[in-house]
Amino acid sequence: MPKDIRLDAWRALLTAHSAVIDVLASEMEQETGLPIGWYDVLLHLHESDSGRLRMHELAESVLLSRPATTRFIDRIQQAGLVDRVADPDDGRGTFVVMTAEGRAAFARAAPLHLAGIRRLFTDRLTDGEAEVMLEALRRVVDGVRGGSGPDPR
Amino acid sequence: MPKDIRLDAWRALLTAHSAVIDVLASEMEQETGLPIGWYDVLLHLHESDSGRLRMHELAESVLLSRPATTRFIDRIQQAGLVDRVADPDDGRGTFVVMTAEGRAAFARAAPLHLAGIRRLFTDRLTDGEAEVMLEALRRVVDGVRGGSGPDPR
DNA sequence: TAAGATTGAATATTCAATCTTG
DNA sequence: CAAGATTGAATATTCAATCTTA
Repeated sequence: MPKDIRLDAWRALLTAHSAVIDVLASEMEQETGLPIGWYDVLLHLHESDSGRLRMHELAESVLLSRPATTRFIDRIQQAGLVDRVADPDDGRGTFVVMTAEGRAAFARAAPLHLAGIRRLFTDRLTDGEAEVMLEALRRVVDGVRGGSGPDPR
Repeated sequence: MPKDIRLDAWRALLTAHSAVIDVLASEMEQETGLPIGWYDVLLHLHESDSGRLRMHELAESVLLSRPATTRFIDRIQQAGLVDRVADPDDGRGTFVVMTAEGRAAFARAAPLHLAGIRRLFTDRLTDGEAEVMLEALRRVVDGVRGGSGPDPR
């Protein structure tokens, strides 16, 4: 019986995360020409209810500072995949939205990306394992955000 | 029964990873003044059998390109935490080793870091959950490495 | 005054090229 | 010529300061 199997689980999470992400990123770049970060922006826009996100929301989603996000979006806009739209209700705010070209690029890339996740990750798990992982990891996230969530079991 | 619980597990892994890492990084910086990347270098050196690592091994561990690693180590060396040592057996190679000051910094930081992992992650898991996660994630990593994925970097 | 977004200056990272040794 | 490490030039990211609007 290993001494600290829970710490081993943490390290396995780190290893699996970087191993899978690395491959997904290079496949995305290789097969669609889209940097994974650009895809990530399109994905978040796609999943937002209104199809648009504020600059600072996007910054949080893509894990960049606000200035970096401003310039990141500059480049993606230059490439024609997104546009900036002023918020009519708040003169300070700027929305980012996908262009038709952006939606097309996303539609091309998404199936590839999902296939990668399936091949590298989900196909290796049983439903039971996934259920256990999901519940445990949700507890972890709730704990981090809430400061101190429920203890296990 | 959710339709794609295994995909949900993947997304939970992404979320948990970034949530926990974020807090660990800012706690490390806050409480020890050590950037998390520096700690990571010291950790890998600490865990290596011979107490030393080649430049390119370190590059792989810390997920940076080789040139970036060269400059990264420049800064940590400047700060006095590591040294460069020529490989006696291969004139092209350079080893990185911890200085006494580096070992002291690591000794101060490690307990804090481990406490953070425990509080944010391992304390939220049961041993049973950890065991399931560990086994499943190892299978994922083995699949990525052994599978048909291209080599990263 | 504060919040949202941007800009300027300093620092870091990357790709390509170079230097040295095997 | 190939492998390990480093350097130069271009690009990206950060922190602090600025500008605009609430």
